[in-house]
Amino acid sequence: MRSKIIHDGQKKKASFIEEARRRQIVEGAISTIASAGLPQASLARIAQDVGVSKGVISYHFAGKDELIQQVVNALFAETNRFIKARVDRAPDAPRRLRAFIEASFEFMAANRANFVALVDIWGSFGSPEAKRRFNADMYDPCRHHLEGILRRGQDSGDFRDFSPGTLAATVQGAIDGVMLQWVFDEEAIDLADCAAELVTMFDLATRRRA
Amino acid sequence: MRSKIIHDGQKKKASFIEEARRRQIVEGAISTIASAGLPQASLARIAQDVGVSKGVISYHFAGKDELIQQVVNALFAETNRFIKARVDRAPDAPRRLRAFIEASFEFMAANRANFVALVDIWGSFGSPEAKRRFNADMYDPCRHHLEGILRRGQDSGDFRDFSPGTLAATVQGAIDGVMLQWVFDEEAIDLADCAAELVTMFDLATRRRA
DNA sequence: CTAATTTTTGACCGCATGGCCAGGATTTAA
DNA sequence: TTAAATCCTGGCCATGCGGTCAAAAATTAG
Repeated sequence: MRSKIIHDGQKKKASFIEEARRRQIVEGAISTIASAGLPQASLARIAQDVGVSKGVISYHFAGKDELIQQVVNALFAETNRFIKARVDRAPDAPRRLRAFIEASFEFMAANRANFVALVDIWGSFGSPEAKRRFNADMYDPCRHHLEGILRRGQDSGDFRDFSPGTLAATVQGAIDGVMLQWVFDEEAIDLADCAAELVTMFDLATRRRA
Repeated sequence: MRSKIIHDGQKKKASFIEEARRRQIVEGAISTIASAGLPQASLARIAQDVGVSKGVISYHFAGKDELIQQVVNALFAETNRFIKARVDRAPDAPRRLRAFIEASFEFMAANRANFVALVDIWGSFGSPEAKRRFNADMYDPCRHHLEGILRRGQDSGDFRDFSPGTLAATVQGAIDGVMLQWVFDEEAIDLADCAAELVTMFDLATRRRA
């Protein structure tokens, strides 16, 4: 049987091997994409890097599209889990915002390949519809998380009055934009300095005016 | 003869047709990439959209790589020309910084396809070396322009003391990051609001502390 | 008008890709 | 141990790609 996880209406427990292989292949795909670029990351090459036959990928995934989708899911899930844990540990809104930014950069620095792969992938959504779907599935939740932080900071009186949606997009944008430059050339960007600068800036920009 | 412009050590004047076709094909490539995505933008499809035979592209360009390179050059040249004109018209450093940000967003809003295409392309540089080259050729000049603005603002006493390189990367990053979200879903982002927010923030972040 | 040159066409090539599958190996269940 | 289910292999296929080419068309020069 093929692709239990995807096709079965009622999920049967996927076997040990099924889960292990899926993880292995997804991770292999990330590192192949990061080191060679998406266009060069053919199923054959990914399989070779992982050390299995090409057919294994076809057996465990419905196709390349599903594999890439799972890669994206894994990248976002891992990142968001890390950030959320840091944010939840902070006691008030200003510090949650700060934690969000700092955790983002910290995770980047520790997982460069993930972000190199992500940048390669996010330029590969052909149609405008695919782009919107990616935005809705992956980007919206991030912004929503940020928006919640900002909104609660306004409720508590820590933050001034601004549009939470716009500011969320701005915060997320600043993080991603710096990340992008760093993906292109690690040495052109000092991640820690940029993180510190952004923390200061967004603190100034959100605090209630004195 | 093929690809005069590229191969000739001494550039002979390229013919009318040569120049016109090159422009036409580059523009067609941009719109095809923007509407269908880079992976779908084969030479055949671009040629079809432009309304010529596939061989024409091969005749006027050394290959797909050169075409894409010219597309990137055109995208950056056009954008930077617009921004530079706006910046140069501003009388002092704070207003030049403001002009830089505002002009960036204004040009985005008026040329969406350019940026959709750009995002598609910038995820397509396979090797790390190609990524670094792109960064050096295209991104560095932008940052350098910004850095000059910031540095002269420090010299004139308008700006506080900060690392111009880091802040340049941050400004550029914030602009690009918001642009990215807007490329994924036009309706998810209010460009004008984000621009205004960034202008305010970076003014606060750069001004000499009172 | 004619000859030379530039430009365009459409067919063609070699190649790499994603996907497929028959059959063998391995694991699991009875 | 044996039968069934799962997993894996290696080769195969159709497709679409970038690129090439001879020859036709169009333009330019003489």
